[in-house]
Amino acid sequence: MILPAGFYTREDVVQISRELLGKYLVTNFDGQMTAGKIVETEAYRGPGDKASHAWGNRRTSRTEIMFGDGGYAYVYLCYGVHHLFNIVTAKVDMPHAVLIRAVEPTDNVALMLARRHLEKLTPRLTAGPGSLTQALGIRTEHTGLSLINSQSPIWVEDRGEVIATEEIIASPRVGVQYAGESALWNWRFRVKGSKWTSPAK
DNA sequence: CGAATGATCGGCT
DNA sequence: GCCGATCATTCGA
Repeated sequence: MILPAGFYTREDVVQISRELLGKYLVTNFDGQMTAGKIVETEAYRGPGDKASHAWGNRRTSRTEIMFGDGGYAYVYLCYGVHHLFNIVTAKVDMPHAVLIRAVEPTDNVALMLARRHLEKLTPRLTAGPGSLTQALGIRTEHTGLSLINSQSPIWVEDRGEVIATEEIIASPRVGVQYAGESALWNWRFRVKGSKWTSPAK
């Protein structure tokens, strides 16, 4: 089933990040469906989190979507090259978000390989936030899309899998050294033993 | 293996 | 002008 609005509008973005593991991120552009199982996420908790784009309630045209209701896509360009996909959570004026860092390719792997210009199946296909967006065809122009609307080309499905608490590894987030003590919070989550996460440090 | 580097856009100082 | 929630490639040990 497609995750309902109520899944996203809850307050605890860290808990939502954990629960997203084992769910399926699905895209459907031009009648071509691709999907992968989410195996790595990071939580970004709005105003008090220096690593978040919404730190200190900073609003720009880029981050405005994070201040809306949960259940929308926030896609932004990183280093001028990579499209990073986030899911906005919580309610209006509470700018929480979950970064999807890695998925395990499951549906229409052939198209995902073609989008990445790869020949053979390798973890490089979808490991890392900039890689999975390319494999799934997600780009910055898709920011602001609803993940709940049945007409939307992007959504998240629950296919009945549950990742047990002891199967989840929590560690510090990546690439946020500048964020002071926020950088120490163990808000990066991944499925233990998965080959499909970005490389462990 | 690991370290260094280029790509190249938006938002801040 | 600088630097970032990154990745692919190159170069050297």
